[in-house]
Amino acid sequence: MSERRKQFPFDTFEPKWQAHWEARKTFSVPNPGEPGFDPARPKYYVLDMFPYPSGAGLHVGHPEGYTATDIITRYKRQRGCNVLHPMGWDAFGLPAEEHARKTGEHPRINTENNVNNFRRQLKRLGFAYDWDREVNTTDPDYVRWTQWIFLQLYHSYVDETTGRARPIAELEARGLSRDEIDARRLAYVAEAPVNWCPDLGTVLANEEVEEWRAKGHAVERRPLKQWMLRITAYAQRLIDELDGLDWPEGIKLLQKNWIGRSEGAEVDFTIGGETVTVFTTRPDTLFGATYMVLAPEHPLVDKITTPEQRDAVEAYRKVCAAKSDLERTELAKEKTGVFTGGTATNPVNGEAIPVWIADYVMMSYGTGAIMAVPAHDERDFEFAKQYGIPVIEVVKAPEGNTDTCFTGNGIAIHSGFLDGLPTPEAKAKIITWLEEKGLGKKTVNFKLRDWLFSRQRYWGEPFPIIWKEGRHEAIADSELPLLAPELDDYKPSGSPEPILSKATAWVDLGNGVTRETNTMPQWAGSCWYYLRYCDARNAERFISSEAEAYWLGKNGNPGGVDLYVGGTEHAVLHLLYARFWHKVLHDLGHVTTPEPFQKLVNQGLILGEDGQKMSKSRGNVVNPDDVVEEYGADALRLYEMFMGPLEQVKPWSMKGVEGVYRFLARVWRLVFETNQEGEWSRRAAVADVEPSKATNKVVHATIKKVGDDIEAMSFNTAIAQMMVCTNELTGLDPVPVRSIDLLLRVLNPFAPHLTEELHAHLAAAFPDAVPAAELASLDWPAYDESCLVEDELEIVIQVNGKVRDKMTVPREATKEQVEAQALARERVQEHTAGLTVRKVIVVPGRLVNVVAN
RNA sequence: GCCGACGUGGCGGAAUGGUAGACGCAGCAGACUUAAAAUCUGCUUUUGGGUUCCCAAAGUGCGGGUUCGAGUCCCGCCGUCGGCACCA
Repeated sequence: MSERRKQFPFDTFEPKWQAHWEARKTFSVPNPGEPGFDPARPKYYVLDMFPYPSGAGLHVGHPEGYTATDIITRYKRQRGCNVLHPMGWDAFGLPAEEHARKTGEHPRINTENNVNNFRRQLKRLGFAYDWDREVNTTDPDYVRWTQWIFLQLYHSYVDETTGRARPIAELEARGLSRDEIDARRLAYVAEAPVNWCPDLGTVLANEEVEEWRAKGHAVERRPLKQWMLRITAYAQRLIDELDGLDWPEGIKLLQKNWIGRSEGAEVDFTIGGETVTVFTTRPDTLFGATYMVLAPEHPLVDKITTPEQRDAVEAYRKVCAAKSDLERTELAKEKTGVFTGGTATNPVNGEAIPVWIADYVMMSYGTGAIMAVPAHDERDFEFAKQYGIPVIEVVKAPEGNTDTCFTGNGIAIHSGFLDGLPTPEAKAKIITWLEEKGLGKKTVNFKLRDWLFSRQRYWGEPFPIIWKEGRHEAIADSELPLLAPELDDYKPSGSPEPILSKATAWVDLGNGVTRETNTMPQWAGSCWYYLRYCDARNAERFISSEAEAYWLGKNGNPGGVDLYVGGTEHAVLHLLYARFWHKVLHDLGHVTTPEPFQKLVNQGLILGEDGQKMSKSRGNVVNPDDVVEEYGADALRLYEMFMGPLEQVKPWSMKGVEGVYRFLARVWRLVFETNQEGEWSRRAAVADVEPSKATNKVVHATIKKVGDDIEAMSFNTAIAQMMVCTNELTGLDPVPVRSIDLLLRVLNPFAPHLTEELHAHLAAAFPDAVPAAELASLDWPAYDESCLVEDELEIVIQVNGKVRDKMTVPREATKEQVEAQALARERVQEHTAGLTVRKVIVVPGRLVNVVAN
């Protein structure tokens, strides 16, 4: 294919303009106080989710979102904004470490190579990034501030009365003990079960377990000391404060469901002399509780188990302990459990009910204990059937209910003082009753767990923490960044001990003082990179307050970044984690807004030509480098946008790329023609003539539609309109140079190289008609409303809703005139012959519908 | 199972409740050419009828409804994709 002659010389002018922008720093934007900063212009912050620079390089999914934000960037600049549009690298991660493990080479080297390749690929696409603000999460200068933010969390707690983070120093001033303080830090240490994979010599994140197990590696559960971040303290705010954000409703819902708020009550049961608290969302069904279940790990299990049951209970607990949460749910086709021998007393009626342990109850949610109401809970019902436990109906289902186990709202029955009450009232009444008797209270629970923040890897940020006499302690800010030591090799240690523990000289600080050897997860760097871009080279602070206030500051919205574009795969975790960090920084006075991202757009996945997900094994991966080679960067950009709506999943098509390539070639040929030798020269037809009314109409309609469509991020329809405009101009001779230039100006954000090149030629040839300045520095053109209005309008005439005729009427024709004219039409007469006209609907400027029967 | 998104030509897709199929791909025909490619012009939802162009009927996953008028709004299904999955 590459021997085929190029339809326009993109291979020479694309690199030329890229070099021009780079040399001139066209898209660098100064901060307040810096030379060239224009405070009169409004700010606009456009952010891409920064990539992990993998060894495979860019794939065509990357430029989808990047082109969309690039168009917005160039458009907003032309609209007079100071636009911040940066790029960087989420460069910590397991693949670089795996590579280091195999080669013995420091992961930094491989990471740097990959970053260089990604940067080269992105620059080839002509994106308007401010490369002066590039960040890399693995740079010591960046790591320093990631660690600093971690220490902010470490040195903070959440004040329960205000729900805000406060400095830990306040607790010290109040004289709390070290243990009490440590128990309240936002970053704390806990014993947590981890997924240890002996073959890989590493601990895996929950979401990685399945993948490696499928490849035949064993993954075990092991309790290990872990750093946790107290995100649960922000659960309610993370739900509530979604309200002010311009995010897709589906994504908000995803986050809400992930956080999983549920209202209910805690109720105290007694077992012998012990009190066991259960959590339930249906306290109104308390009279229907026929047994109780404790999680197998529940601390009271030992105490209440009778000697006869002890062996069975112990055996069951052992089986459960070996299973991960995943297995526990995955293998749960049938419910299992063991009777403990103990009985609990139902506080509401004094009845004794048996106490079981079962792994369908989890220690990590609620209180790790439930009251089981098999009549009104599917799981309890299933379990009760399995073990022959009685079912007592306490909620009368509405008429017509056929479920054997009714879980909806109804009327309370067999429930003493609750009888006759609808479910919501019954809930309220029983809660009041429980609270009065001191037997329970209203409670809210969240599914969200605290964030397990430590990894046992090398290629991540070390914790800025040392251990003294069994206690953790922060190192001083002045010692940051704390970098991981060089290792002789990056092979696993063979135990769940972090790899860094092999660096004994680094770990051992003498006098029994040692360094923390865990590292932070990849999420850490991506939690705050959007902040660093605002002030990427600041050596004194993670972001200056001036830069923060300007780029992320209040414009009446809670979110700082004006537009954030990225894939749905980050809909929950990344966005939740970043929001959490941002709120902590906000509480502590480091950032002005409560939310990081005001508007979020998720670009849809691009599939292979076969309609399948792109993957190496399927052999359907499209490499952007190849596309640029053959069709140019503008064609790739344009095709990515022309495929369909940005948010939609859509398959790649090389034929489609050729289509937009042909379109760009048509635009080129508006200005240039070629001779036998393949040399390009300006067409004689291009002239500074007055455009016709029809030409003006198309051109100005295009300016209007493209502007509107960019604002709505409906790029595919904007391109369609520019194709219409080009088709119109193609047929003209002479072709008005001013019209061509207007087309170039609206096409510029989409195809910046081609348009700059043509514009430069036209400006040189027609200095009186075409502005000399390059398009990147020209304002977005205004459209002339008067060009859009027609003197005559085409009106569709329907009879009984079916189109039967069309006519043209003067623009100023009245409804009555239009109606009369329509009724007089021959075709209307034919179709209403023998019928009586009952009604005539006239939609001004559009249609007439004659209703007759 | 629960939650969410989406179903329109051969394909990607367009359509403030007002001409369904813009624009592009693929296909067909013509022009240019010794020829091909490229380019340019035209046609292209289906079916039926007259035949350079027009007429009629059907048509936006399926079945109902609201409306003068529904791809669009409402109700009930079916299908595809994504997320969650014993969270009491």
